[in-house]
Amino acid sequence: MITIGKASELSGVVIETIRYYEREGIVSQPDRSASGRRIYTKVEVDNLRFIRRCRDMGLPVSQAKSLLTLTEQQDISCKSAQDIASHHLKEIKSKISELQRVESALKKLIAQCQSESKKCPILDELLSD
Amino acid sequence: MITIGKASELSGVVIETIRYYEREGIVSQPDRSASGRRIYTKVEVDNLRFIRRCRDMGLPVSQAKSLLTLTEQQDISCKSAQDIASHHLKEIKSKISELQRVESALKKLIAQCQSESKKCPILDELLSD
DNA sequence: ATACAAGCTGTAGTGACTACAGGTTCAAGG
DNA sequence: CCTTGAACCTGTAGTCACTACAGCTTGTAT
Repeated sequence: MITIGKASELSGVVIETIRYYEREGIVSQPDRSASGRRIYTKVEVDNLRFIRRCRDMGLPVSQAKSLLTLTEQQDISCKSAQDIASHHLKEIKSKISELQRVESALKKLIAQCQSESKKCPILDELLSD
Repeated sequence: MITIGKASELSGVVIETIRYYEREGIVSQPDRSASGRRIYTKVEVDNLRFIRRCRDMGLPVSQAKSLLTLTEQQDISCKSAQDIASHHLKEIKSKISELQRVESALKKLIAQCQSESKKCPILDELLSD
């Protein structure tokens, strides 16, 4: 019998987050015991793990849900999943480039700042018109 | 006379965001005209630009504010600014590494997905135990 | 029986915005 | 002067993805 605590452990998703995902319809509601406790199936735990993996990769929850829906279709095509993954890969690459620009700018700023100067080049540059 | 719209234009910070920064105490409140409209000085516009630049670099608002406070000190030391910048540089580097890991994982997933297969390797891997 | 852990729902908060609603003031044009 | 539309105001609520209670019930171990 898989209670929510166990599902959390097995899937890696925080209990509160599991409830949130159910509330938002990201995953389906599990059956309940007579006392109202959630009882998860193995598939439901797998689904939670799926969402977590998508989130770990930086996919928005809405897209993670879309991908999960694809897994539930009998006659699934790889194409949709590939499209989503490829598009997201582009976004990751773009984000890496942006962060590399920030990295360069910070390195430059820090290099300018070599002494206990009264006039700080970092602050001056951020303030400049 | 610099109204909020002009301040927004000159600083690159959205009007609503300017109001938010003032509300949160990130920047000081400007003087007002007799009718209650905000009147910004050049320094106040510079400060807004400063915050925007920090935000663009990924610094949390609280840290941007700390840096701004440093600029307002008469006898400022470069050390604090350098500490903040160096620490943030580490975080940026860490974030880049993480994204590069995600990038590799996505590339691998996509490479597995080479046909209109009924069984999608991407989805399977995300679902695997 | 008792005590504590695990579970429940509902609500509110986080960080950094963002978007109204409903109102006032200003500036330009007729 | 009047009208109109833009710009401004405050207060509130919403976004995204959680996260943390409060106050209550149930289950388990001793």
